Amino acid sequence: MATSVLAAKSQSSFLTSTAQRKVHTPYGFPATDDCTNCGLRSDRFFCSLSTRSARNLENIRRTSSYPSGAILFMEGEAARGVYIICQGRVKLLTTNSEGKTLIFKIAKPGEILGLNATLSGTTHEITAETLQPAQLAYISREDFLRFIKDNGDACLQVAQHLGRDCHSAYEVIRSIGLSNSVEEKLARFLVEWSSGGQMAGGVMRVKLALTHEEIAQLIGCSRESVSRSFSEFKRRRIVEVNGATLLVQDKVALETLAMI
Amino acid sequence: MATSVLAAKSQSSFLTSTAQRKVHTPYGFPATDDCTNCGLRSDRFFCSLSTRSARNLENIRRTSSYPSGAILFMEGEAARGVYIICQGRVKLLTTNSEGKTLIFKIAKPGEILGLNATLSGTTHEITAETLQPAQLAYISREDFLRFIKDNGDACLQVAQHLGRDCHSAYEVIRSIGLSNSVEEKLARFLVEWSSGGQMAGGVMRVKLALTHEEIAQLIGCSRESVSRSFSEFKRRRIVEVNGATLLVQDKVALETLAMI
DNA sequence: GCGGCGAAGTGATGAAGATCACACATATTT
DNA sequence: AAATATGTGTGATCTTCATCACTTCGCCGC
Repeated sequence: MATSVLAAKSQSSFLTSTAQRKVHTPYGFPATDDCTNCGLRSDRFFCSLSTRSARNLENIRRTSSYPSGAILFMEGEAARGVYIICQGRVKLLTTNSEGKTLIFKIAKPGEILGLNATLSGTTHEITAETLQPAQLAYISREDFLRFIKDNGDACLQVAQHLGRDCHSAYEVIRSIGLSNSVEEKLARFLVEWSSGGQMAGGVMRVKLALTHEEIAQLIGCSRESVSRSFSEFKRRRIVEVNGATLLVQDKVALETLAMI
Repeated sequence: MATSVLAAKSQSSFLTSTAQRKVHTPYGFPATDDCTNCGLRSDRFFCSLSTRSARNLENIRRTSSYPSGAILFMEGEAARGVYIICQGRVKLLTTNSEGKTLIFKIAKPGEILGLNATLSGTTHEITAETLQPAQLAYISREDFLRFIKDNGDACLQVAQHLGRDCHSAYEVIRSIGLSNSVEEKLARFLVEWSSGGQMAGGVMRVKLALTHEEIAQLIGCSRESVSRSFSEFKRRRIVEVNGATLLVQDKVALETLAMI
């Protein structure tokens, strides 16, 4: 089985710091950051499974490490299996014939990738590329299909997961289809991204760790427009950016801009 | 159980003609048009079920008729259950605070509506409104959840269906997020819409039955832009419109415009 | 046949944002 | 430290569309 690991791009430097302690690793699944209560983090596929299903899954998964910028699968490729993110973030994107790309979402630990195509036996409709050095559990299509047929609760979890994928796709559509300006889209993105960040002294602090180019591809505009909108936000003391850290100084103003 | 039937708008006149013969109605599910081979029409939920599951589903569904323009459920409402389309078309849409609306898709017979919210127990993320007089089977959330727990094959069908929903959402994102012009989006829409139409004498003929306003909401532009692009296409002898009928005269040119 | 109404066509105008073209600023490599 | 990428900030244009403001069309009821 050849897992394509291509184009190891320049390494990012933010895979360290606080969120690194291992919290919950049943049956060898490595997991980082705040999975202190898996019952609440329903987007973590593995943690929502019954003990029996989890053990069965453990037997068919194979974990490997990937460098930053590795392509897990590409749009148009036949689905060989699914990937569960243990560590790191993965961007899910699509590209048109002119090379313009659009990022659907940044997938986080606990999420399954390639579920849809694997389930339906079609080609991947999206491309998955690691944003950071990542650790992923791979399960072949054959094994995975047998697994969900034999484990009723897993099938339901799969359905739930697909539902969430759907939901996030609808959010993207709303964002790029119904907003009136780049500032609105950027504000919306920042509100969404900073939800769950650290609040300190009236200022929200959160890791951004995305280039303007990537943000542009997430909200559907040009790189320059992101730069300009950021400049405007900074000028109006709504946000501040220090390296990979975003500081939301005026959450209310940001939400107003986002029309929330 | 109160099923909200609101705003019966002006009746459309195209629920007649050829596609009306009943072809395949197991256990009382009415179905129209070309469901001659349900094994191939995998988007028809009911037809893909096992005999046992189908019979069980039959016991919990309740079929009713709706006028054109009826709202089945609205964005933000708690999900009470799912609807399976037996006859007619239903538009799935979302609206922003200024009243600008965007149509995700036009659902056809065989599709399930409200699946995601019903499954996850959340509020509906979209609004469903009949485009024509329609016949729908309703299944309460309680019954539906019990049904898919007890019928393993149904659960898998549900997952498949959600996968298709996801897929179509991704298509919308690609269309409105990656295209460069209104003409491209309209061309793409027309190519998609006319796939499966009747070919006769080098000309594709298909029912359009949508206003320019609705098309605008489907491809994310203004009503006037749709009119203008249509005018341009007609001028260049690429398409022709006679009432609710679309004639694609130059499929190749249309596909070129659509960048396919 | 006439009035009314929703839908469709079309011109004029303005604004938003893409694109191009750089300068500058940080990283990374050697 | 020099060299080379890679990312960011900003001005100047240029296009595309949205928007406004009509007219015209087609259909339905009376």
